[in-house]
Amino acid sequence: MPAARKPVSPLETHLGYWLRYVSNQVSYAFAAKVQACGVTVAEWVVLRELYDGECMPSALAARLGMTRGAISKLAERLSDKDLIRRSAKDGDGRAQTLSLAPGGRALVPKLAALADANDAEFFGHLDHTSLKTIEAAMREIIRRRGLKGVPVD
Amino acid sequence: MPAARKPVSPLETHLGYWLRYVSNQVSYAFAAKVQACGVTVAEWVVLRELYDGECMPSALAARLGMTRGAISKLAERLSDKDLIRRSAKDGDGRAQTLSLAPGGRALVPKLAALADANDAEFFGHLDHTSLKTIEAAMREIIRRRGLKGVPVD
DNA sequence: GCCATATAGTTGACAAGGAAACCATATCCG
DNA sequence: CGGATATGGTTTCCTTGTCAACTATATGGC
Repeated sequence: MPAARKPVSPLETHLGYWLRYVSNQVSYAFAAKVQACGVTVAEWVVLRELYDGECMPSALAARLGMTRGAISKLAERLSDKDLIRRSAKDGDGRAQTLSLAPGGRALVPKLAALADANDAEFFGHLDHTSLKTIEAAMREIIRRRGLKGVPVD
Repeated sequence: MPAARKPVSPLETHLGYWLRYVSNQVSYAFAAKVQACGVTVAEWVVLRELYDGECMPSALAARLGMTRGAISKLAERLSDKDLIRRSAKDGDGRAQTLSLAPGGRALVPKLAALADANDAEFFGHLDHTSLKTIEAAMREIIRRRGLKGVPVD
């Protein structure tokens, strides 16, 4: 990947550069779409994750590759918007359980549709093989680096 | 891309999700590497860009897909660290020119080496076809959406 | 039982970037 | 020439996320 001949490789020789650039664009465009629903991209991710079942904040952090601090603030915001519930877990005085509130549950399908649209907008024109190649590469990269490598906090 | 059968598509069906995840990891890891040199990822990008020649802040913003405000702050920080120079452009009382200071110029090759290493660490194991496919896809996406689409500010 | 340690969640300081308002200078055109 | 408009840069506010310190509860070894 480093341009072997150049003593100082340009930005464009690094795949990380392209990834960051495109990823930012995709997230940015998606943010604009979901804004109408009153949520952010990060909030969508949490909501979608909770849609499949309630979850402890720390587990969520691990799964999403974020710090507990970030999840804590995110949960606070979502709770303020009445999209999720925070309940104390009985049997463990420290832990809590996050679950969707009715409003949040109702929102998820809408947001999912927007996510589909956004993904189609950016990647829809790519041929199937490219798509599969890219997805496989991303999965492989994550797998290689200790599965869902979280910032250690 | 949207999972046709599922009423509510999971996060993992969106390529944007994977991209964001991996991109964050890559940037995060790179940030840790360059920290030893006292700069951030955004600062590296600016330094590398100026390495090829001086440049107006607004031109830089356009090329990097950032707002002028962001560049302004970045330039301020880099100037404080004595890595770049800000000089008034003669002939136009508004404009200025950013250029590398000796310290900054000396730093770029080191940072480039770190960027190479980081890229290799994440993408080095992918086969050549995958790499090319991914890079081509990213370029194509950027091309499709009005070349270097900048947030309008 | 009790102290050491690990784990859950929170909080405050900080970095980064977008949005929009703002100031100064240039340019265009009547 | 002179006012409208465009352009370059800065600044303020806001959001988001990390880090590190902190509190509180659990657990393990002795």
